[in-house]
Amino acid sequence: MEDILSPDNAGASPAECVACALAQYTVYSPTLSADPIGLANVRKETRKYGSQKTILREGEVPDSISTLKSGWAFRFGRLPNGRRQIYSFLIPGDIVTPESLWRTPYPLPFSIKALNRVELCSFNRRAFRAALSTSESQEQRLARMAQGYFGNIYRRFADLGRRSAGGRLAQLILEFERRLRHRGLTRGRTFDFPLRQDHLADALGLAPEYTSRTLMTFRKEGLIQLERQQLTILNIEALREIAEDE
Amino acid sequence: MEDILSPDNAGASPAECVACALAQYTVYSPTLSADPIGLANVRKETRKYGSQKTILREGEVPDSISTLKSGWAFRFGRLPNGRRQIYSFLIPGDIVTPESLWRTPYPLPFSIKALNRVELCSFNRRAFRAALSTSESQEQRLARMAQGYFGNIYRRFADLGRRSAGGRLAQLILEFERRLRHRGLTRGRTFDFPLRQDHLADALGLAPEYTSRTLMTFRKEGLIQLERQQLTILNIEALREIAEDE
DNA sequence: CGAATGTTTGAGAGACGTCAACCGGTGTGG
DNA sequence: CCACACCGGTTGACGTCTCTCAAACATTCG
Repeated sequence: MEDILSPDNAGASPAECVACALAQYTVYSPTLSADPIGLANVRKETRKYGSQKTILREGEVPDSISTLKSGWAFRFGRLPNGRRQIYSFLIPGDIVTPESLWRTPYPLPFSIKALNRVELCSFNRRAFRAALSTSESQEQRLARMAQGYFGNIYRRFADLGRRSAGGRLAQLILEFERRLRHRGLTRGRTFDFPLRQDHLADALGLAPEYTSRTLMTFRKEGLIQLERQQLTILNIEALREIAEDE
Repeated sequence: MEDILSPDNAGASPAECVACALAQYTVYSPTLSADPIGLANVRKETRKYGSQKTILREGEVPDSISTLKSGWAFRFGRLPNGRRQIYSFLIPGDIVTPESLWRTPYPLPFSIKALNRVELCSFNRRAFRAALSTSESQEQRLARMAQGYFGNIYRRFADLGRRSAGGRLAQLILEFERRLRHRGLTRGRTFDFPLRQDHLADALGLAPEYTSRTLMTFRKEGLIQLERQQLTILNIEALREIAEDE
């Protein structure tokens, strides 16, 4: 027996989800617009995490489904020798563990940490799953989300094995631009970029010093501008060419 | 309305699945032993592919679920510049697209090819899914399969970014040994190894020449023996040490 | 048996890593 | 309010891992 409405729900007013600026960009927007308060009633609580705090630890079995209301996060693994590989980044509107949407949850093969100050909306897993199984357009949207989500992961996998440092960096920047634009989180070609260089390094599989150099090359060639956590793409065609590996 | 029993089923006798030597090692073994002929009735056909033939192409939406009855396969992506990255290998008993077990299928972000002569058993997707939703032990087995499956993929992701050539190779060999042993496909520390060196290279993110050299080092140091598609691990402790990255 | 395909090996080049110093911002405490 | 430490980023010098090119060698297949 599962408590669909957990007590923590007290703080969440049903209207909140509907009013959320991100609502129309999330996977569950069809469900939300079909039944404006249904989803909100399934919401358990919101949670806050400070920068670099652990949201989920490797081996945990997620028992709820959360979305990022604000802030960024990243998923990573650690090798026996202590080195870290970042698998993917989560931006506002993303589901933290899309895997939980499918079938029985299983222990996570990675940890998840907050990149900056993060606010999470968490939902009852089964109720959320059920709410997202009602309409055809919702199913299609889920399928497209999964396609994009896993597509990005496999592309970064291939980048690691088969692209140069510059190619990988360009590819990652373009991925951010695309995803953030679809969420309405860009201003022209400018967007928030809360990663530190060691995050970039661990995502791209590079030494931090070399990441700095590669970034500097991009700046000197007028491809991007990056200061105070704001990234602007100055020459997107050139960036694409580098990403395609000239 | 979906035709559970497609006409192609004609060739498949219901007893075959039960008699299959791999049956007890597959994900669906609980279902199979609970209802020995139920699954076989859901089977549509068996299919054969020659070495290096394409089983599924990137972008296709798998409409059935297949398992490898014999032979190996691999999943890979291709970069705009033509380079190839292999994401994972499939061995006998594996489900070709475990992703199809979850929810609505979506276009594959990779292609799948046969490594050697392959025989596939394909099942009706929805009927297979339904048949695997009946028992608790079946759910648990599915969860453990998913854990292992995605765990391996993420580990290889991390290997690409954060391990040396030798570390990656050792890790991959150990993964094969583990998986094949669990399927009863090893003889001592010896097992079939149908990969060519360019497959290894594309899986490890290395140049083929350097793959050859790394392999040669392993041989000269008495770690492995590899000839005529048979691999023997001669010194597993040393191999593990290299894999852990000393 | 020959041709095509896969593997091994050598020599040299290049990309990326490591070590170390320095620089600039930020926060903290006296 | 300044001093200082700390953290993250930048830069230089140098080392090395891995790639590329090229040729020889081995193996499979027609």
